Amino acid sequence: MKRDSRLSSVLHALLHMAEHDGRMTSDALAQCLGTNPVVVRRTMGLLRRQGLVDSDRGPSGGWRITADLDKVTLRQLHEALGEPAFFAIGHRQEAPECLVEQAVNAALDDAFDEAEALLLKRFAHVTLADLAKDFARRHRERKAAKD
Amino acid sequence: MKRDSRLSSVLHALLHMAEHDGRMTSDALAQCLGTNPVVVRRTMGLLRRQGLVDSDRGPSGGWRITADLDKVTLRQLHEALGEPAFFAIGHRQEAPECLVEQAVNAALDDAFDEAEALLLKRFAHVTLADLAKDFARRHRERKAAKD
DNA sequence: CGAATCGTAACATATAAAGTTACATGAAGC
DNA sequence: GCTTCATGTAACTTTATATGTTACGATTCG
Repeated sequence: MKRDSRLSSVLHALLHMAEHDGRMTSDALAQCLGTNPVVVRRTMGLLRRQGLVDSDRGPSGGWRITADLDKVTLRQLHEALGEPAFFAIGHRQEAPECLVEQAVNAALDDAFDEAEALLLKRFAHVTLADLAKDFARRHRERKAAKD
Repeated sequence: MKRDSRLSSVLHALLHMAEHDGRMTSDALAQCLGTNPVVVRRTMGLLRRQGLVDSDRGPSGGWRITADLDKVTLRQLHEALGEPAFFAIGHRQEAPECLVEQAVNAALDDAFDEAEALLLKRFAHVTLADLAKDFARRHRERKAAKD
């Protein structure tokens, strides 16, 4: 299965926007991400629906973060993207008649539900500001290594 | 991404084999799973390499569990299948130059690595015998409900 | 008005899981 | 030995889904 990298993408985009004064165009973001401006608009559009960013058209248009970096969590972004499935491993059949398969599903669900709960909990505690801070630290370190 | 359901499949197949005296053919297993005998052979072949099952050709041939149900864990089966990726969510780029993307990857890896460790730990504690027991319980309950 | 920019539908491509076909190989029984 | 039943496996097809691309309309700025 091809993995969904939209969460990674929007984080990347949002951090670039946070480091950047004024609006950034879909084209500029697409270059940062190594992708296509239409893909950027499509994905950022989902964040706009949640009021996390806004966009303007025309010259001097583009995208801007409207939410507080301290308030936006990975979990919110995951939700904004429509809560895509975390797991690449699943059942053969969702609601099987066969008792054997029911037992199998129950065992796998136990494990995956617990892992999902852990992920959601962690996601709820990581903010964009945390990532921005980590980026700044990496930036200082790279600069120090050069000197 | 289409989800990998082979773990679910082999569990289903192994439990049916455990409930069944003698060997089961790929055809019979394929019917239990609602799939194709070639798919069964392909997947069971991976378990054979780990010595969990064996197969015989010819009339009276088929598949048989050789391992102790108490000893075989979900983790072993996951390994036998080649340790397919657990997660349907991933990075855009594996080893990015961009510090922003590095910060993003680090944050996501933290969360996903922890979730993966949890899953592996749980998988190591669940045996085929546990699932067989759960199946037997469901079987009793369904019977009781009928009376 | 013209250029820049987003919005979005429609279509194309890429990747991976699962299914299918075909045929070779080996074992059992007559 | 011949036939039948079974696995072993390569090659191909189908399906699902994420991502990329093209095209064009709508909006805004100067």
